[in-house]
Amino acid sequence: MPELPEVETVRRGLVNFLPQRRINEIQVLHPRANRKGSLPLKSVIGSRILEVNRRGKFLWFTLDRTEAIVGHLGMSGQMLIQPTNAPHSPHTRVIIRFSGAKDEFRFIDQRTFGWLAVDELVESENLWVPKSCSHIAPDPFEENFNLNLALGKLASRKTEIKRALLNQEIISGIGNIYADEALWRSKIHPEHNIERLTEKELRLVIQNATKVMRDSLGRGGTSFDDLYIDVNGQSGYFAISLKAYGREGEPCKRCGTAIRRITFANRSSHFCPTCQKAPRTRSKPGKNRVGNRNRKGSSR
DNA sequence: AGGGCAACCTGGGGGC
DNA sequence: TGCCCCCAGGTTGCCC
Repeated sequence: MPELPEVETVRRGLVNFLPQRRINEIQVLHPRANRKGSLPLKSVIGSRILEVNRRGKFLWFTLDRTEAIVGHLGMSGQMLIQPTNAPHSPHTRVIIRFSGAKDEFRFIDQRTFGWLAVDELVESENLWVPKSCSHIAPDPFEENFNLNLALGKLASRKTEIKRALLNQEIISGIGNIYADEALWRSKIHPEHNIERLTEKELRLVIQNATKVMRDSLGRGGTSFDDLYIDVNGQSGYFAISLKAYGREGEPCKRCGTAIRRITFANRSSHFCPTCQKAPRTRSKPGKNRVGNRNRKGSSR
């Protein structure tokens, strides 16, 4: 369950079970589940889990040694705590068992974009994080998240606002749903160029992204089906509060205009064509490299 | 250096 | 019923 609120929901579930557990068995049932370039998962058998941490959409378990277990849910990953004798999903990829525990950790992932790894910790932005996620920026839920720093990074990018929101190296944690929701709340069209937006508007987008993710976290995240669930198998309820994402053709909750969906940056973007005015295209010819915006054969 | 795209997968749903 | 195409919440490598 991909975006920050969903990953944080998972983290909170894991915190209730994992800390202080000693790992005594690890089964890797699919080769892609132990990320390429990672140490073998089995190398941490015998260690004890200390904490469950998160930055953006990456989770990691610190251990009583210098490496950590890192995980990413990809598009369809789940982390469940279940009784060792409970029936298995056909998409179970990794099982971790603990000394003296009746429950076990299961990593389930239909589309296999998710993974677990064993990684060294390195220092990044005032935090010790595993190497495999040291390239991403802090997320807005972090205690020392610096809004002005994030704003500066965002403002310096020469690209459209939605692309930048999805870029985890600027602000981490925001994915396709909350990017659309943040832009709807801010009344800004996803294809707006950052250089044409004011600092005030950019600040508003970041604040709205933070707010919408916080609201969602309060309801256990957004889920549309049972692919996206917490460690106990429960679905979140934020989907009913979405204002733009997944609402193509439905009336905008502000003005009633039908929400539009466009394909952009290889994914769907949902917005209100009235509240979120399209940027004026190409006011300065030749300013951008070769026109790449004409060839999206989106119709039919 | 930074931006943008295709590739990595499986499965569900709609149209014909 | 079956086939085919489209769609899906993410990240990354590689090309430009």
